[in-house]
Amino acid sequence: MTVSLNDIAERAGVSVKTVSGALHGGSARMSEQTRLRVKEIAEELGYVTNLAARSMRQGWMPLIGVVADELITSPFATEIIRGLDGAARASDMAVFAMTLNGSRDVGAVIEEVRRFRPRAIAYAAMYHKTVALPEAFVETVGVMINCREANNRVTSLVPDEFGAARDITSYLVEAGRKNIAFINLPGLLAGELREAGFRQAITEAGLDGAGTRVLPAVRRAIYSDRAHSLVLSHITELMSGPDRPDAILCGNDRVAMEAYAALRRVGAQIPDDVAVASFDNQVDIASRLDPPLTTMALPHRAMGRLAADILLGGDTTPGELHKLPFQLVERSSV
Amino acid sequence: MTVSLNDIAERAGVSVKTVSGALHGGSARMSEQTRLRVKEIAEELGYVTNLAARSMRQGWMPLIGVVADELITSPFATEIIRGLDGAARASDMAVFAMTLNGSRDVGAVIEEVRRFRPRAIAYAAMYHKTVALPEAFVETVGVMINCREANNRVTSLVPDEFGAARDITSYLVEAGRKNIAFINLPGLLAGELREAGFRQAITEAGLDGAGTRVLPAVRRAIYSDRAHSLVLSHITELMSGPDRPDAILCGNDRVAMEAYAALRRVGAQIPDDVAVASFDNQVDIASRLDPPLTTMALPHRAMGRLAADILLGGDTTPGELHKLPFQLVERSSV
DNA sequence: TAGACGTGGGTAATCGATAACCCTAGGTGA
DNA sequence: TCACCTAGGGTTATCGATTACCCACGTCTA
Repeated sequence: MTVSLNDIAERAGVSVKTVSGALHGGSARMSEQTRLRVKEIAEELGYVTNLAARSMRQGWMPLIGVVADELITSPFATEIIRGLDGAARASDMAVFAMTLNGSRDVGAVIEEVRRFRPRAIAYAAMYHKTVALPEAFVETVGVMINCREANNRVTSLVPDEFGAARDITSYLVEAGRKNIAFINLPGLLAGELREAGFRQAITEAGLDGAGTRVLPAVRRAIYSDRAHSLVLSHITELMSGPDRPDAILCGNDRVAMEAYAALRRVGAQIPDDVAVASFDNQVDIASRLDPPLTTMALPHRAMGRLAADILLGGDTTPGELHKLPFQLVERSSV
Repeated sequence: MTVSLNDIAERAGVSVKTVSGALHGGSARMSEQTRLRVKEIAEELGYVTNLAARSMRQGWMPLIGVVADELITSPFATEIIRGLDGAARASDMAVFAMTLNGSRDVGAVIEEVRRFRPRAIAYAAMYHKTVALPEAFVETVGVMINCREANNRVTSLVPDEFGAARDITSYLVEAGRKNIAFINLPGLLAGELREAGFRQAITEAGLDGAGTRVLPAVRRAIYSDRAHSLVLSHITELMSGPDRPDAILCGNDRVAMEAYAALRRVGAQIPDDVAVASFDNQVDIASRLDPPLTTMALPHRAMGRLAADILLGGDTTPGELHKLPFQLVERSSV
């Protein structure tokens, strides 16, 4: 069987309380000699703390539970976990993620996580969206990551889509571009907010008349690998029309990848004829496109880190909405 | 505080044992009436099983621990978790992953996981490799995923690199290609095995003399985003040399992405002038390249699933090496 | 009609770590 | 010399779920 404090106590000829103090309680009163002997024996016997037992007294396990939309799939989403994990480790906590793959019953999954008695629970979404958490769980979930709770009852961390779109657009303008087309992701909250930021930057630059356009990237509402892409046809049309854009802002790096292919077909040079910029910074893709893609990096890691801080520090007023800034990654497509 | 069986028992006017039986023990002897009443009260009070408490008697938590090389980063690696998770859920188990991000001390991380008393532990690697597990842990780790234990003491699940390379090469040959260059990943076990498979297929096809070449994709041993790529220079050279290949097999989809860019620069058409194929099936990339990339899909999900089956079923002789087949995903680059 | 058996349910020990509380011996100040 | 302090450590209740064991009926069977 597994080694318990009792076994160590017996072997060392002291009581369990002494063993417990020697191994875990840093401040327990005892001679350095005893402490060392106990530690040695523990090592020798291969003792491993039983967190389940400890949690019985403590009331919770050293876990941060994460209920994920459908998380683990995307390369960025994993960044959220990394951010959480890093911050959690500093408090000797582990991150325990559970995905509701298709399961429509959020409550059931939250309960599944609660069975493990985590110290705190976060809800994380794959795409930036609004989530209507069932009433019974607004108390249970401490932080919403990459999504906001419908009624602003839960502290929420989201990317600053508006600001990012405004900034990248201004960046294009500063690079001398005057006719910018935005191939946006339709049907997504992120898309709506970005469109607003885009339009504001355009207005601020006094470029309203200059043929600015916002077009959808796909036909189906949610952007997925199976949605039929409109990128090729849009770009073909844009580039053969009377009002050719000199910059294309894409909804994400995958859309940009398709845009590159489309621009190549119509013989346009990047960035000489047309600058391309986008959102995400999916490094695999962005750094390997030719030319490498300038893109706004999503603050996933930062959201994860902040989430852990809030959950463990716990000194925020519930309901706050934190908008985290994107980061411009300049490559050579602008 | 949280609701316990005791609270329910009190409210229902029965003993804890009855409550326990009603909620969990399917076969416990008791009237259907009592069972229903107890369930109702449990629901009403919002009871959530305390797995830590249960685990004290059971001896383990319903968890499969996964110690990951540096896993969570890659899009395929997450497939391993998904495979594990799916199979684990069927047994009402959860997957608990812990990454050794840079921490060189595998043992320490394994112990961290052991503190949670998982039912079984798997070790998963990001790249197919050989791992020398410290002696003390060969008993602890039940399955190695995407890697093999150095001394064959632990059951290991790995992709059949040799077979995959042989098959995709034969596929190229069958498509009429006679002069195939392989831009391989240097310094990796997968690369070595694939090279052997590649050579065997070439020999079998009687194409030994035909200018077959194996070239490294990068200068540094381990392929990462910072390693300096040799793909462009290789392809430029190959295509301008006297013995132009009519097919290029790439080490992975990211290499293929660079190969596409390089071929474009030298004006070669895919697949008319040169066919391109690779390994991984990183859908994001493979399906969006122009033309879409034909590639051998890694069996990550299958490895995860099999791992869970082995860990929970437990009827394999330790030390077995399972080689799982890749799956050919035909698109239009060949 | 006594013993056997089945049904519905109670009692209490148990798992491992923790912590509130208690004990002892030696030392100290008044 | 005595009440008191302190270092060092022991005892035991506790957390919540499970389970071995026991009890009180009612029903059958020999």
